[in-house]
Amino acid sequence: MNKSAQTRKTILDEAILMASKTGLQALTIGKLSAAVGMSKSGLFAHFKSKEQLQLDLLKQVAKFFKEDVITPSMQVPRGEARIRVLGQNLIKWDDSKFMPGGCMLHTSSIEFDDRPGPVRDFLVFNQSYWIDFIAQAASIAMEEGHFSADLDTQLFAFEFHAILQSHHFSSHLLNDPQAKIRGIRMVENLIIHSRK
Amino acid sequence: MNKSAQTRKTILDEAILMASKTGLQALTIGKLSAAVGMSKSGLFAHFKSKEQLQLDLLKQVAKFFKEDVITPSMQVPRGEARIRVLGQNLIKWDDSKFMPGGCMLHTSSIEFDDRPGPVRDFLVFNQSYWIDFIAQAASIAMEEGHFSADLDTQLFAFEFHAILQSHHFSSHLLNDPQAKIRGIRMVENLIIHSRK
DNA sequence: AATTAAAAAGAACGGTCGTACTATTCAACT
DNA sequence: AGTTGAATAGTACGACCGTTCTTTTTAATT
Repeated sequence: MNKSAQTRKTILDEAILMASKTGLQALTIGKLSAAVGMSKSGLFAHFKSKEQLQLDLLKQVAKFFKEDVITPSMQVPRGEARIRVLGQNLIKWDDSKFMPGGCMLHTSSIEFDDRPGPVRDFLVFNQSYWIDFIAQAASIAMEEGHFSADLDTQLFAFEFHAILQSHHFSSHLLNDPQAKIRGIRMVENLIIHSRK
Repeated sequence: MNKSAQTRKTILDEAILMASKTGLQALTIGKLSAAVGMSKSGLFAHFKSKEQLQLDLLKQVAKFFKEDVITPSMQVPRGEARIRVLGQNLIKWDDSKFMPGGCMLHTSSIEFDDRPGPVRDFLVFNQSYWIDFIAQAASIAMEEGHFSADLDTQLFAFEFHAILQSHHFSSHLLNDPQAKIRGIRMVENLIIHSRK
């Protein structure tokens, strides 16, 4: 790995750590450079603009999301079991230590949902892909005969995604120790109601 | 109404308009004062600090929420009907024209859930009250015999609240024209699954 | 109408922001 | 090992931030 790629990674890791707590807008180049122990201009040169830093940060998070949530689910048997594991990994994901403030794809989506620009565009693309992925997983569960033949897979996807949002709410705003258990139960409820 | 209270209202209305799109942190006194056509210091004098402005803003939103969502539901028959109306009003609320960026109690909750201080404290208090209120409404529906006797009303409350979050996601990030319909269907699904 | 208190404006503050430009240090390749 | 290009640091910029203090204007009360 290049020296450049190396420090880039250091910067992004720290940036994710900070921005997950404060939001993408509140992440400043000054504070970030101080946190990683380098100069403002030195750090800036890696990204050319703050917007690019925000984009690169989100792309890194999305990559981790693929590795931690999406990819592992493909090694689980198709159908209901895969849905269940997706739900469990999703809740683990929102509690990842490298994002102390919770899933940044979620928090940034709300932060930027009324701010047109490349950051919002990326989030729309990424979250749309995620919704479609869940709908597809539900569709597979239908094929396998686990889920009802007349299940609305799109609606399922949004209800599934809502579980992450609810968990984030319980876990990060309310600091509710039952957040995780409740999340798991929501997944289980959704699965039960989707059966034939 | 005082001159003071009058301009205060003008300021807060405009502040809600702006902050619902950009977030509470990005709301600046400079831009706000320009928008309402008065000087920075003149506006500042009304609130004494930016944090107080944020608090007053959220309290105003919470007041509107009570007027638009909570109070009207009390004029609807106890039980399932009331739950249904709560859901419908909640979705209307997230599409209110005076908050173009959607429900600020929701967006601010995510913005501040890892930022200790009075703003976060207020949001925790307010959202906890809201969750309890829904759980109470579900409990009433149990008493009326509409909902199953072994319903977990707390879980119900979080699932109900998740519908607002999902609607916000569909409506504001994805610009999905089906957001409202899907929200209504989620409410209906939740009601059906809560019956005996 | 005169007085008084409140509201708004004006100007200035130290700080931080994102970004540009130039200089220096360091890593990679011949 | 020497050269060269990339990585980092240094400095400065105008813009805006929240806040303070002083002055002027306006509203409320006598």
